[in-house]
Amino acid sequence: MSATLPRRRKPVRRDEILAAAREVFLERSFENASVAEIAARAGCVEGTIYTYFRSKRELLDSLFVTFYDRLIEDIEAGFAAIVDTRARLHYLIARHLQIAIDDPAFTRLIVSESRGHQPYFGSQLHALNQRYGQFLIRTLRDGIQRGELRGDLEVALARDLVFGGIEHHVWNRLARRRQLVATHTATAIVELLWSGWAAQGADDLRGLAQRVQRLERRIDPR
Amino acid sequence: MSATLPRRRKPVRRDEILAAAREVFLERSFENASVAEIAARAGCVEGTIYTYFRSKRELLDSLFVTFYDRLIEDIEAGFAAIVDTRARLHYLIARHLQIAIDDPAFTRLIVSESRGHQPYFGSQLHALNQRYGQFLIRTLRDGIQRGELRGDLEVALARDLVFGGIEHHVWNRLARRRQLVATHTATAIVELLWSGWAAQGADDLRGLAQRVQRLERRIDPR
Amino acid sequence: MSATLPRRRKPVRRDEILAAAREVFLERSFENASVAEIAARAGCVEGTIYTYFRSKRELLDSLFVTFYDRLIEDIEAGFAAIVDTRARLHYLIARHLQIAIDDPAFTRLIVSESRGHQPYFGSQLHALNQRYGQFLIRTLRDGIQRGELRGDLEVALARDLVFGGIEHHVWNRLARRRQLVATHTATAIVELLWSGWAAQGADDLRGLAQRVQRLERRIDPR
Amino acid sequence: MSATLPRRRKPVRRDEILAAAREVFLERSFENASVAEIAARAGCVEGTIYTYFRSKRELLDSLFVTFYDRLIEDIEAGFAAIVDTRARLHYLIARHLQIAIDDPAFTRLIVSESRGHQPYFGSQLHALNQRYGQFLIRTLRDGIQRGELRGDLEVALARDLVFGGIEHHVWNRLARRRQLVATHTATAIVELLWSGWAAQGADDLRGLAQRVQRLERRIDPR
DNA sequence: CATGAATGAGCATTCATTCAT
DNA sequence: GATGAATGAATGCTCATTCAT
Repeated sequence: MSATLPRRRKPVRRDEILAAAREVFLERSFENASVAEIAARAGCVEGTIYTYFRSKRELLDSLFVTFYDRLIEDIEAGFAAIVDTRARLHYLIARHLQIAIDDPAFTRLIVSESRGHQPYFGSQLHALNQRYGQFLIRTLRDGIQRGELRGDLEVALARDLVFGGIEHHVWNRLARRRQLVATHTATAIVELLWSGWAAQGADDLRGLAQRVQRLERRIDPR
Repeated sequence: MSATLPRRRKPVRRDEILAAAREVFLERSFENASVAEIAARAGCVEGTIYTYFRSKRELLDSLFVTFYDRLIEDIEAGFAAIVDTRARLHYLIARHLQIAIDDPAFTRLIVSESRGHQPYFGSQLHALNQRYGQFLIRTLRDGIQRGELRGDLEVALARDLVFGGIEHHVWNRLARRRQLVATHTATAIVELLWSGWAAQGADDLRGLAQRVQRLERRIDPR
Repeated sequence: MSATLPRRRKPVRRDEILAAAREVFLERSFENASVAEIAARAGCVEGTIYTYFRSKRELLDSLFVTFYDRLIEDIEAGFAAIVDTRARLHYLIARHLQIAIDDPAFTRLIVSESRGHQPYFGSQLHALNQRYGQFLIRTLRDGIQRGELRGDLEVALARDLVFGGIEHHVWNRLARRRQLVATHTATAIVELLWSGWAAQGADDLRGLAQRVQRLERRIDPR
Repeated sequence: MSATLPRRRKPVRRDEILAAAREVFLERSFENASVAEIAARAGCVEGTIYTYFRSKRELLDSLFVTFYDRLIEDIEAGFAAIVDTRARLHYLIARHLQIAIDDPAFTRLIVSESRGHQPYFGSQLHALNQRYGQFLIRTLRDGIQRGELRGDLEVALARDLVFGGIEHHVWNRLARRRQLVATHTATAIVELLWSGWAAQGADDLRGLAQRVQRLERRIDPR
């Protein structure tokens, strides 16, 4: 009735299927992707996919895990070597930009799956996002503790400005086919944010100017 | 067999269908919404929907148009009365937050449909988003021209930081069922961004010294 | 893309689908029946079936309802006219045999769905079976009250003996392609059961013999 | 890559597989059981099962054979020691009830597979059922020959009343989670059937009068 | 002898859209 | 203008069985 063809290559097949799934999910979004198309591109039959993954969803989650595992490992290395808060910020922003630039479709997939209609909190993806977000959170908390950042900085708000802003910006630029260099943009973003975030040391001229401004506003709020 | 129901005038029917579609799209997302359910809630039959709208997609687009038309009209009024750049920023940010707070599902729908896999650029939704974004763009350009904002401020980047940041933040807060007050959050965001964006006339040491003197006199006029 | 063929005949279509479903369920059992085959025999497409019935299961339940409704209505007429307990028993047994003879496959379907792995209690089928069983239950209870049946007759056990016995017997006979006449068999069954069930009037010789036997057993249980 | 597991001797493996199959068939029914699950519980791989059994169906048949072989052997022992027809009936009925009480799921499996849609007559299961049924048939035939049972007793009908009735009753009681004691119920069933089945030598008025006299003397030997 | 990867037909169900009435 | 029955392809997923290793 049939001729079971190749044989014996579990890990290879698995990777072929993951690669095919990645392609299809990115092209069509998770909802619109069909297992049939994934199978076709992986060069196997639908049933085969289900011997490697329990469901279409698990296929997606495996993709996320692989992606974040690699990413987090990579960042950990670079991050450990940097101490200065501004430098850390620049590094994390540039790194995040780089991801979004290198693989914008994947970034879009992450966003749309987070915002999706399945419960996000408690999901695999949520856990991974959390872990990844810790780099920035830690940077901000450390910065506050060391006195490099304002004591009243709202860490969660700052984080959202960074991640949300980057996502929005990269998407806008790429959709318009404008060029985007991660390090340059990172520099611009840090520039745009830093003075609002930094603590106002007496020696810091810009900080001083801000303090004056704030006093003026309080006294004479025209 | 049954007497035809009292004929409704076209525009009423149309609005009923739109209202039903809005409900269903928000509850289920565009993909997961079914025309059958929309018809059921609109109190008509599937075929009827197709006499008013060419497709399910057109239904969605009509929703967007209505939403943005109302929104833009509303903002225009408030915006016209404000001149100061910082105040304008605060107003636009608070307004944008308010939308996201009032109707988070609709916001999510907009985001997921923009980032979706149908071509966005050139779409109805894109055009509407553009028009809406002009308020902020104009504010920033005016601010630069008037010398209130740094001459080298990258307007597009600044805009993306604001819109992306807000979207990300509101989603995060609401998903965790945290309270969110538009005006407070707007103040916090402006605070976080302003000093990095403002023109640095303020940096001038001599001017600063004078302003400090003035303040000292006011507070402690010995 | 298509040519929607006939038109406007809801009740006809419904009956066609039910008839086809009946055929297929009887031939293959519920589990093994496929909606595709039902559609094919009904001369429509799978989707059409779902505009008339919410699920394959609902199709089955509709069949049961129609069957029992007709049956109960029919029995009610005949039953009301009979008063004597023995005659009632004979009537109900003959009627039940007739069903099993006329439509053995349907009877088998009922049995296998009752004993099936879906929860039976609380199901549509259970309710229908209950209603139907009440004729026999009532007959037995009335018989006891009137003194025609032993006061200690276990009604539920007696009912199970009748229904279970008939089901088993008909199935056995038909499977061996033996002829089966409902009224004859009913007479034989009543004969086989009656003396064990009837009350022992003093004038009833057989009853007397039984009482003696019971006493003998009690006194000298060799 | 991995050392082959310690090879088990054929019969052990076979029994492990059968035990696993029994579990799964009872939990899920034959149709709904999957070979994969049987393999998992047997601690082997799907392919292995097919080296011991030609198909899923053969697995089921093997189960039946084992079950009936043991059962028939067991009954033969007890049955041989009983001569009295009423006592034999009681024994066989109680034994049958005990099976249904001890292992209702297995009984249900037998019933649903007999009534199933594969041809039953000529099947393995049919042959086993026949052999098992012979105990009752023999009891009835012997009873008639010895004059303990009516000469016109329809043996096949009587057998069906017993087996069908028991099956129906046990299922009803267990499904309602009512308690059921095999010997008590057996007594009740024999009571319900016996007088209709017994020979009517007892009807003879003269003999009856004598027996009554004898009883009277015993009870009240004035 | 045992493995386990691969098969591929099969499943119930959904749904945007059409079009004769 | 409105209807609503019909479509039919598509969906994710299951599973008994095979056979190269």
